[in-house]
Amino acid sequence: MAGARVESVALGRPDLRFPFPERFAERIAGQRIETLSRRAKYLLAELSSGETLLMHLGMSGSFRAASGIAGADAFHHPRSKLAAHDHVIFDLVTSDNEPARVIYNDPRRFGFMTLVEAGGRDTHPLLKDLGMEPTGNRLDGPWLAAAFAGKRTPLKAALLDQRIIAGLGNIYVCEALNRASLSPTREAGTLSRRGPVAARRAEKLATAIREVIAEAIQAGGSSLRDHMRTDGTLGYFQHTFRVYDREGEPCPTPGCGAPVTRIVQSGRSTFYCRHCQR
DNA sequence: ATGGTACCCTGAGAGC
DNA sequence: TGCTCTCAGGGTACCA
Repeated sequence: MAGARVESVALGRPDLRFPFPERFAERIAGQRIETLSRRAKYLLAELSSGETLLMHLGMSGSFRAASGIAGADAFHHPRSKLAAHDHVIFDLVTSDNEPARVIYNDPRRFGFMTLVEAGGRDTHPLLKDLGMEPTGNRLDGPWLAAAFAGKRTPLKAALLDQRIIAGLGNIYVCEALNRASLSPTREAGTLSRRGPVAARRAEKLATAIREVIAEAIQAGGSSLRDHMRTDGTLGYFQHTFRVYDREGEPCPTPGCGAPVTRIVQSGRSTFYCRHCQR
């Protein structure tokens, strides 16, 4: 989509999780997509009009794309054909002057799209309170310790809090905690105690978070059920899950092997090893 | 302030 | 085969 001109936008219904904003399609049609980026779990497409198209996939949203197909054939390509729960269709002309179609599909409609006015990125309610990105070296032990200082909430809940770290979901929190040998029920603030033990714990968790995210991206994401990449293929990170959705299976930590436990924390499943995660 | 819970919605899978 | 029940990558509103 980057560099493409949007020819038209078609909506299959008036809302996803929220209603589309006023004149949604008209405000995008005719615009060029200047840049594509990501913040936390939001996708951002900056338009030549100055507005930004803000998108979230929720739990079940996916994009699929048909491009690089000569001439009018693009719109007859099998991947261009509409299917159940296709809610938004972008018809584009790419920077190489090729027609292309990008389709947003979302069975549960927990995803959404909206438009952010020019210059409104820092003040938009959905974006302004987001915390640290989990990629890159800025998320290190000392930063994590400072961020969790005084927090009595369980580590699991603290890691899912998008105001602290922005972009971790249920799977990657479970995986990072297992790698760091930390219990999801531990008080977050205990990583901020003075002394070398807490400092090492915080550093290990920060490293585990960065590694899990990097490896998942490398593997093309985690495909549960029908989740897919834009070319229709599945990511394969789920094959490397150590604890997520593995209740009763042996913990893969070397020398451990205790069965993985499932508990519920703030309404979501947590998978972890009671034996080696402390 | 920070739980925990219900809810938005559809589909998949298990059990009967 | 078909029914009912449970659960699911997220986030927010509301309660105690």
